[in-house]
Amino acid sequence: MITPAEPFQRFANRILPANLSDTVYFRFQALARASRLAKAHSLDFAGAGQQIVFVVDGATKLVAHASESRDQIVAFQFAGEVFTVPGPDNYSYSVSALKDCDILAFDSAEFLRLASSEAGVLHHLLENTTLSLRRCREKTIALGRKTAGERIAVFLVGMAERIGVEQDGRLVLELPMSRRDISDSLGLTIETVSRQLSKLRDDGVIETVGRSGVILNALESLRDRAGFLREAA
Amino acid sequence: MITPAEPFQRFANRILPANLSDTVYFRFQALARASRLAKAHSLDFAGAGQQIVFVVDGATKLVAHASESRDQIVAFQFAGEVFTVPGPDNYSYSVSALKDCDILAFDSAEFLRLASSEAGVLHHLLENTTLSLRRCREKTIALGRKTAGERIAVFLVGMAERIGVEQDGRLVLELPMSRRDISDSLGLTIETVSRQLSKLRDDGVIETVGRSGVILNALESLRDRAGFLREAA
DNA sequence: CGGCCTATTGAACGCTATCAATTGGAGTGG
DNA sequence: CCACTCCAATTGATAGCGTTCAATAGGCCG
Repeated sequence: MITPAEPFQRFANRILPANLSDTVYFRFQALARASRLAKAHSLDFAGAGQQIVFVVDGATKLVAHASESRDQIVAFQFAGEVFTVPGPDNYSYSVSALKDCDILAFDSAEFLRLASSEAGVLHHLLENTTLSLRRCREKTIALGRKTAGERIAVFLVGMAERIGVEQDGRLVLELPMSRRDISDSLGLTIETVSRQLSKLRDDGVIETVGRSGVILNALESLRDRAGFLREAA
Repeated sequence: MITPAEPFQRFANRILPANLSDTVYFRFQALARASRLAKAHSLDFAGAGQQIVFVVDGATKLVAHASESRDQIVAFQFAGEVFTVPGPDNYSYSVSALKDCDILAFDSAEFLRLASSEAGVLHHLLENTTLSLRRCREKTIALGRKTAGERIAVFLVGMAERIGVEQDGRLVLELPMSRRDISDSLGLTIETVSRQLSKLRDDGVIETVGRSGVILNALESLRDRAGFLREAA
């Protein structure tokens, strides 16, 4: 495996403190395992323990395999994000590319051993983990207490915040994931996802462009449909 | 508010490194807000930001309020556990006592400012947060891809690991939460929870003792019913 | 023992899954 | 550039699981 210099630099810029000594910097680099992951290909850490993964470029999904043909997408990740892949427990986890990706993976135990005296690194990691936890909890709420229509609205609003592009005053999404991915993320079937999107289109809330393009005409209406807590007072 | 000396000591034993200087120790103590929380009472952090909470004694639930009468329990906590309460976002969160509790709460921002150069503290916190994340992801899988029967089995197995007591070779649970709590945690209704428990009782997998006692006669059978990934070679 | 509230049990409805057929987008080769 | 192919996505019809509504039973506390 090649020494991943440039990808690692990107990782270091985001996660490692600027004042880190060269020695420690290179130790972290020595732990990094870089991979180029083509669209639809996946990284399987079965056998290995918990991993820390950095998405240098592209977009990924973290998939939990509950049983044959019953997958749950735990989270999506986009370029520049760091996340933790659990070691196998009651389920097995894998990371798949939604489009061609550059990935940096670290064995979590090794990484933490090296970082154990680097408060700056730990602090960044903690913030990232807390953000993941917050997102996971919001997903829990959606899966536990929301209808299909609400879940789709939540999904679109969330994607708008993360990868939405403003164009002519409207918010445009270029979704890297398929309908199957969306359904596996929201605990629904592709058919239900499709039906709900059609409904939103019929209601004029969104427009669809090809398979992956979505234009949000009425973000406020989407928020209303998401079943979020009303901002009282 | 009284200075919480003894509860804080318990927190320190678990989270703060042993070699912490007295100065820093007392600074952390100054941040701690202790409360005695009677059963069914709740701590509301509305207005405040993210919190870090330590359960000195008792058991709690972290509840997200999606809308009126639509609550989702995000996680249960037992004595000795630390967890993060999100600041309000799309939902509002509160912590409720399942039984009489002693609680220690910290404002997360203040806590992290103080801990930012204490690698040992950050490391503990990171490990706790990662564990919470793992549990939350497992819950996501359950809510997204499992039937009512499977969710109940997952719940019982999980509780067995956390608060199960071996007695005469059988695992005995004394559940501190009501059926409503269980249903709010699993994204079901109390009726469905009740029906599934009755089914397990009819099948001889569990026995119930009063409202809160559950005896697990066949943990293996429960595991099978939980829909976990088969340990394939 | 009596009252209250939680839990259980039953019947009917509704949302989403499932099964099945059709449409259409994107890539390929002529 | 267009026709062809393949597979994702859409749309329709039906079935099933869990919810909802309603009534009864039972644990727990005074």
